[in-house]
Amino acid sequence: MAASTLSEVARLAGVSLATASRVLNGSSRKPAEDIAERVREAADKLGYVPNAQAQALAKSSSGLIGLIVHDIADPYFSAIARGVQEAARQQNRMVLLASTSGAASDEREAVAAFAARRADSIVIAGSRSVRAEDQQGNAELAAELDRYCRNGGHVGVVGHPIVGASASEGYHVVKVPNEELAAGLAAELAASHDGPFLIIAGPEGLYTSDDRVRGFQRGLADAGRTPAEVIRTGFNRAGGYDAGLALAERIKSSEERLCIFAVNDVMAIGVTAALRPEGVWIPRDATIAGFDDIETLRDFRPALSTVHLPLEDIGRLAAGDPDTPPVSGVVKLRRSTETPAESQI
Amino acid sequence: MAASTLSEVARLAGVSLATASRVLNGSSRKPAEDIAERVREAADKLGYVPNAQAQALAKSSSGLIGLIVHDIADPYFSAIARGVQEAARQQNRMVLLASTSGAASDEREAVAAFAARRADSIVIAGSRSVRAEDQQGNAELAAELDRYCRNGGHVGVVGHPIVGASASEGYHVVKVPNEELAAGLAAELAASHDGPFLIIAGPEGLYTSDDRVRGFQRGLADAGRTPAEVIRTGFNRAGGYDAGLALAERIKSSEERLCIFAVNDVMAIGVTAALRPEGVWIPRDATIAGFDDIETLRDFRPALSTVHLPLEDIGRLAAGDPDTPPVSGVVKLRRSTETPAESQI
DNA sequence: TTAGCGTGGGAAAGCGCATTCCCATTGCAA
DNA sequence: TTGCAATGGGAATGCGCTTTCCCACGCTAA
Repeated sequence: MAASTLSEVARLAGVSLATASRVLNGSSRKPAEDIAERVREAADKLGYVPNAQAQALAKSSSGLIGLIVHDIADPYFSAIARGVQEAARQQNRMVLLASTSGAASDEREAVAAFAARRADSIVIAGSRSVRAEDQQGNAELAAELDRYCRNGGHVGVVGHPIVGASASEGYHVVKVPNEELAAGLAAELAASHDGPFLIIAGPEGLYTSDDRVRGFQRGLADAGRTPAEVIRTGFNRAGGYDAGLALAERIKSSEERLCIFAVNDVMAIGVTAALRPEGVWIPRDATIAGFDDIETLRDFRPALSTVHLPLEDIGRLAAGDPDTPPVSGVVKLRRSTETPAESQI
Repeated sequence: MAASTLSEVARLAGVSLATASRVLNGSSRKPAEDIAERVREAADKLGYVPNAQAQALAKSSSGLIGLIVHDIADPYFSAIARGVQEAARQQNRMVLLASTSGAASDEREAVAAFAARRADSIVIAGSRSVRAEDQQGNAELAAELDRYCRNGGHVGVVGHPIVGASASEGYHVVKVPNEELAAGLAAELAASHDGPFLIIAGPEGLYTSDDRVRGFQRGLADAGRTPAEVIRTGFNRAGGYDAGLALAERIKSSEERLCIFAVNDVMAIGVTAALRPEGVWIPRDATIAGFDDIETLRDFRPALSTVHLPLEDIGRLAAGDPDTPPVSGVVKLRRSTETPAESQI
């Protein structure tokens, strides 16, 4: 990656390095127009492209914003990524991407790499966990982030604060009202469903999942219903699929119509996919709701009841866009949780 | 973003800058173990994080790989992004992201920004276009890329060469056999469908769309069928939806069963979504096939016939991973194109 | 014993740029 | 006409690091 340098431009234009720099790279001092023109001409002729690395080094600010997600191909994360990307664009920065599959040690590495590149800020999406096996990883991640913050970095976390993070400066948590929204969902579902409820959740210790479970149970309790049974499985489509398989027989042999709450949309889709070949129809034989309102999944049939989350805004907020409204979700009841009478329509 | 520097570490360890560098940042010369240990200790105590910008400047290689997509939230692109990300990880690089909505001028800007950051290589995904209105934008993009290549950059293009690119060095096109695969799809569909065909395509001039249209028509011709009518619309879900709306009446009033080929999956989903409320059932009243085999859409019902594309591999290839097998797609006939007799099953 | 060699640490020269400080020039008021 | 401020270009320094070159040292072979 060799390219022509500023000093070459300066020489060709017959001016000093300083003047060339002032003309080409936005300084507060504006050289005279005729000189500026000469410099621009020279730059153009040489195809000069400023070296951002060198600029960053010289003024110690890189214009980079790091984004850490579990999996960029997951629609949940890619929606957030879009928001971050937009915010970055507005701030005239570029986004550095890291996918980690959710492993805390990978996240730590990513943070270190971002720190090495002197990213101005880091956005961490993806659920935090308090599981015992993640404890050490979490601690190391927290330490790395703290160091980054102490050195002047900003970090935006989606959902929950990093477990064990202690530096107060620079942290910025985008709170997602998972619990409240899940409670709201439960309330609305309870209003039109008489049978039992069942929750298909992610592994215990995953904040996002736990919050949604807790909220849903609270919503049920507030509606005077008995708590739902909770099944733990993977926090993705495969997890939902497995749970669906395990559930099929039970649904078919039961008298009562079950209302299933899968803690996110892709899990709900997995459940549905597993149930369908078993002859279990939604919403006839059971109803199901998800969470997130993933865009790509909106054309599914039966349309999935869920909680809409402004994922793009969340990304924007985490990236520090001040103009974005605070996070507020909305319960969306759709076909997948209609009662039999309604679904005749 | 201030942090402790190498010279601080060196001073604390009581060695020279050179030695500290050799110990900490992988040089071919390995200082003695006792000295190395002292340096590592000092680095640890200071929380030293090497400044990648400075390293890049010093050895003129940034370890960055730039990725340009239309929209990172589009599952097609996010799947490719995952592949690129993985390849980057293997090569010990980081990926810089840019979303451009497909505008050539934005792409040019992105290339310039990547060049400024001295990215080692650039991956550019998203369909090329030869439409007249894009001509100037394309030319500028090509010029920018040529310059980047001449300066030693590598660029991986997904699908078609950049229109007007002339530098031969450094370009690397990941060919996607759109035409052949579309022909294959047409052949297989023609084998079980007697009625007319219709193609819902993107705007004229979009390579990917045009290739698929051409291939499909060729496949039909080879099967002795008359060419399909082609409807032009947006290359996304909304485009498909619009086309579906426009088509509904016609399908309902026609005697013959229509087989629709939407040139990508999300368009096919859009068509289906528009048709459904109109009472047009797939595959009863019409059949439909897409292209890409987007993962998130696989659970749709009726299951969408499509052509599977190894998007992740495509991303990996474009990012220059030598171990990835060449691109080869597979026609996937599923429920959405079953003939009535079959669909009784 | 000494010339010759390999080993390994250090000094210093950049990498490409921003920026501070300095100086020459100009314009104006006194 | 002289003095001063204001204007604007240039030299030089440093951002944090890699790498080349140099040199001191200890070793072996003659």
